[in-house]
Amino acid sequence: MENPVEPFSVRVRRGDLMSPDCPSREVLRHLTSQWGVLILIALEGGTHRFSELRRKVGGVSERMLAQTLQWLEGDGLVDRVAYPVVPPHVEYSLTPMGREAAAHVRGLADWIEASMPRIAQRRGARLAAE
Amino acid sequence: MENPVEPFSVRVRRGDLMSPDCPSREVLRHLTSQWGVLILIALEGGTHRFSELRRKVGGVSERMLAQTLQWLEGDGLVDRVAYPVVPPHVEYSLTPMGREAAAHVRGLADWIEASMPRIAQRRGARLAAE
DNA sequence: GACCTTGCTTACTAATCGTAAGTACATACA
DNA sequence: TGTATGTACTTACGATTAGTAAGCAAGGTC
Repeated sequence: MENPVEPFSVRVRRGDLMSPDCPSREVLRHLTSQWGVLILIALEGGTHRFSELRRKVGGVSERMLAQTLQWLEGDGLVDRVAYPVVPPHVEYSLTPMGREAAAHVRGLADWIEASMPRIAQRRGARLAAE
Repeated sequence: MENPVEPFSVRVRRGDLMSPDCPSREVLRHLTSQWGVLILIALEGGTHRFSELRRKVGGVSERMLAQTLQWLEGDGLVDRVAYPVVPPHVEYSLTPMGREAAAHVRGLADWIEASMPRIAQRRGARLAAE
């Protein structure tokens, strides 16, 4: 029986995360990046300004916040609206597509938070066994 | 009205991803790491040997595959069984907890793959607008 | 005896990340 | 008048991390 491998073009158009050259890899890196996940979750709570996000997402630097927001905006997940005033005022929110993505990452995040006791227990057991 | 902030101990026990010192942050980094996601998805298809995973997860190096598997094993998501033969034979599989986590990340991965046409279109539009 | 295999580990190098500082301009306060 | 503060970034630089390539043990194949 032959291996039913689809042509490269089909795999890439639909997105095939297992092949290293597929552009979906980049999107995956963006929205599963350390800060991408947390930013999407924060924005699920509604529109935020840059500094509000910085305060909400504990530990993120301005550099990484700006960069990650640019990634997510470039992927069409985040909407950026800048008001030309001084001091600057910029509002970030999720696009409809971003809301879909955020729901998935929040599902994962909720699972981690809820499962932390179990995971911590496992880790403790491993350390104690050494 | 006061801000109803829960005590640190409570947040940490249950896991609070928004606070930078919570151990859940580390678990998040492990299983949303570039290779963590793909390895969990690959292992959803059943037990795999090291080199099988290396072939299935396109582009992963031996170094990162080994390291990521150790992270996931340490978090109790992956089970490792080594047979003391030569050449070595090691089998990796998901623990029950790992299967739960894998279902979430696959949900996200499926969404990305299915949404790639939409995302690519957005990106094309942005590039064309410059 | 040279070479292949598996599942790693160990150097070394390239990319990425975090920290700190700089930017423009307005407002608050002394 | 002068200093300090706030916003939303960008830039330089040191530190961490990821990727590349090689090495290893010990057996089987040609």
